[in-house]
Amino acid sequence: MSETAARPLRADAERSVRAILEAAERVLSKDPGASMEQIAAAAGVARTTIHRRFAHRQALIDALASSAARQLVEAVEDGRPDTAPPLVALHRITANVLEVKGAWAFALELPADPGSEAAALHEDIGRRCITVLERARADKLIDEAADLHWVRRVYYALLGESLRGSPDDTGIDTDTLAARVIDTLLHGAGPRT
Amino acid sequence: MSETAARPLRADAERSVRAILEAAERVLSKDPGASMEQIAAAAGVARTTIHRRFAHRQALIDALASSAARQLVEAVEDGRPDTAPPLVALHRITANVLEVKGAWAFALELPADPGSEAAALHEDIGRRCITVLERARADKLIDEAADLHWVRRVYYALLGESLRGSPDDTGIDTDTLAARVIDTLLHGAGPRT
DNA sequence: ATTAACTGCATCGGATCTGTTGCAGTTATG
DNA sequence: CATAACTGCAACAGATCCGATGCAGTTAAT
Repeated sequence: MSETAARPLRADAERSVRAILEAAERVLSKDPGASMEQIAAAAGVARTTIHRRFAHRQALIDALASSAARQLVEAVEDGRPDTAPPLVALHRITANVLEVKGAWAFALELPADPGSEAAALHEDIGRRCITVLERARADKLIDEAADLHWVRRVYYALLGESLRGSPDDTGIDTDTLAARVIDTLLHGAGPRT
Repeated sequence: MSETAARPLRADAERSVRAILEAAERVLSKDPGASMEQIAAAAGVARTTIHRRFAHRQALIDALASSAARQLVEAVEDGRPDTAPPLVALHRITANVLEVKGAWAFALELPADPGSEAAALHEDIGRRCITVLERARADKLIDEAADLHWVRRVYYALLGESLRGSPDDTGIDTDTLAARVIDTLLHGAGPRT
């Protein structure tokens, strides 16, 4: 309820904003301290244009975080965390999130300060995540005594590690990666019985 | 064979260097873009003193990475990865590493460029890590078909997540954290049989 | 105790980045 | 087509940071 306001931009300008956000992600993920000039160049835009849409540098960062967080919410929603069978939901959500997080890694690892839109969205995602895990536990997929908050942290860590892309898994499709994440989450590295 | 050379510093100066490195870790972990002035202040030292020991800012960063990497090697060695029973070694190494990595998080997550001392040390650690995992697999602790490189990545991720310190586990001793990491690594979140 | 190392302070030049403004030219939109 | 929105370019002031240097005072070492 804070920045989706400002009456519609011209189709023209809207493209610029998207180009800027995408360029920011690309550039900042390689060098978090990159200058506005570098971002502008990557976006194919003059530096002043960025300042017209985003007052401060921080405003750009915030918008980037919000935009990415919204996409992540969508990725989770699409997996029907409340209705689909837990294992199905887990797989679908994982694959979706891997895709989004792969494209917006920098923006999503940004420390969202409390009160921001991004922070609220991430909290929402966190809750939905716990929901899925609870449903999975009810289906005996997860140990009854397990601490779901720890399980969630492990899940997040596995997601992060998955798209860290080692030389090995270049060009592996998202579904395969998702399957590995979930298998590891549920069974670890120990011998299968 | 590159920088441990320079004849011995005065006991005096050696303390300064240590103070600077510790301050750098502290300050940079909170703000990777912090100025030399901030680091100097945190070290209780004048900014020029830093420049006397470390020519460029990058030189300080490199020294920080090397110092931390050396401590990490020590932490691994201490766990007797080649001789102790795999499970014992794993636990001990994990506990040690958690301690070191907790104190030098920034320095250890630094992208070590190829050729640097830190890079060589990390490669060495990586090899030793694989060794322990192989020995664990020989003891049937790990599935025979498991990809040890993936297992190692998961292990690293779990270590990283462990010392991310959620509000829950403040003041939990290192051994408990280590136990949780290893348990999760070997069994995941699934039900125990 | 003498020497050499070390440090703090003040100051310098140079470089880089941010955020702003004015103007002229282009492009969408009704 | 006429207006208003949008953009690039150029130039600006202000701030910040880096790396270096000279000097005077303190501290460790032999």
